Amino acid sequence: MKKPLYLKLVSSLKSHIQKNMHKGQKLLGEREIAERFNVSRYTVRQALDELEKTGYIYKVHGKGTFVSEKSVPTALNEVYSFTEQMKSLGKVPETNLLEFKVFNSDKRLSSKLKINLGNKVIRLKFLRKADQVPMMIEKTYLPFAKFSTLTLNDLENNSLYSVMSKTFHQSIHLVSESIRACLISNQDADLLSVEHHSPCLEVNRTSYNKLQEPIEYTFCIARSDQFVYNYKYIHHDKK
Amino acid sequence: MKKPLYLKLVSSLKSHIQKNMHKGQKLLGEREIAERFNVSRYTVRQALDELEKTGYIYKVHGKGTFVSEKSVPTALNEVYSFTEQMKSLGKVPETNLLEFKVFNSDKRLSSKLKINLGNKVIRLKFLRKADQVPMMIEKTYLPFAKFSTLTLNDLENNSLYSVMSKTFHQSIHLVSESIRACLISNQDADLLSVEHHSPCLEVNRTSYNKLQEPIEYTFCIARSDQFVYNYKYIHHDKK
DNA sequence: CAGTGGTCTAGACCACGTT
DNA sequence: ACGTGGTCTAGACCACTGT
Repeated sequence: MKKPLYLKLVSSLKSHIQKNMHKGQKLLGEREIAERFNVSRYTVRQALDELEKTGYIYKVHGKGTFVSEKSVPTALNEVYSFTEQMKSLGKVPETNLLEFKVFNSDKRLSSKLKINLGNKVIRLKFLRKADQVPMMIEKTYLPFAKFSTLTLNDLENNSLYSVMSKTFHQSIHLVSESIRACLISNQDADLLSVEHHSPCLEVNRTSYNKLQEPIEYTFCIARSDQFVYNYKYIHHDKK
Repeated sequence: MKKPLYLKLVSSLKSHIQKNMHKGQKLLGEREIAERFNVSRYTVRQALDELEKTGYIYKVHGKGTFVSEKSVPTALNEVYSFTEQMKSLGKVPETNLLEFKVFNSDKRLSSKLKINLGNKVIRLKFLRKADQVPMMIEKTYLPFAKFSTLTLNDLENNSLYSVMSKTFHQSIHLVSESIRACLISNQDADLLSVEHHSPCLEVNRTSYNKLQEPIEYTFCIARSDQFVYNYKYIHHDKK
């Protein structure tokens, strides 16, 4: 266990809050928590900051620290996960890998992934379903140089993001997305079992690691009658 | 000047980076910055954390602190602002207030704003244009209790969010959005000058203050041929 | 006024990456 | 071995909220 002290505090506090406290209830003061756990106030503040960032608590200057609404902690500033979203909506998610191939990047992909034109990329195509209803088609492009040893087997029981971070040590730090509405192509309409010329949601996502290198470019088409894109984030005030 | 020390450091460093440094370049170490500015290392870390959160720099354990891509700093974990987005795309934004009225909440609104059924709400309707092309219709609902003295005049020269935060001390802390694609209604199509039955983007946003109280509910309809919803955020790792 | 979170200091040691 | 950022201590004072 190389876990820092404050993260242990985070775990302790989190489980204590979930078990014994309700929304709006006031926590002990920072000084008192520090004394109880026999750590410095700085460490307590780090733990509370972490809990605030993940949406479990909020602090008010001069008043104290309080438990958040229970609804808040889910998927806060997280990369969108179809699987997690569907689970939270009480649906059973399912993902089929339709394609796994390596090819040379064209102009568009090389600029998205900031690699040289012609450098190899891995292309993954997923069909995602919820309660057996097809919901979205996802095409993901990875720079081959960073994921050259990726195999089908890696993706068998793990999400792409966990493989990227655990096996290849490429964690997502920054995400840039753009979303638009358009009419679905006939081919995609057939895959998603919707009528031709239906409206659909188109999501473009580029993810960067901490060194600001693109590690993923994803293009999604989602059927509009079933699928809603949800997310939450903590607004970062400019001071 | 009640600005804390570390925020002054943020300003100094930010302007220094923008003037004299380029992406990927390494900054001085934390200890050296502390010495130069004659502050403690803790204060330097606070300033650097702030700059990392807003996307100007990134830190790597054992290596140092580096300047980010120039493209990154815009609109990071910020509430979506039509005006800012259009400006950054080189377009001239324009906002027309079409409606300003107070009425009693129905079931849907009272649940969205967590107020009692029948409590008063303010309804604002905006038409937003870019380069004189109508782009989206925005209907915003505010709980009357928190903004009872809001006047048309307040909105004349200021954005709604700045009025909410500066005049009414209601700053946005948490945002929850959902996005879907659908077909536009005939009425909205006429307002946006698009053909009937065009696809459109529908955005629902509820914003909360630090006390987790809803302070705004907004419903947007955007034309799909012109409008793309862009945003960026720092991914918050679960540890 | 007391109590809270927010800022700040001056130290210390640890974990990571490079030389 | 050295320099980096990450964690941590034990204090201090400030700013805000309530009584």
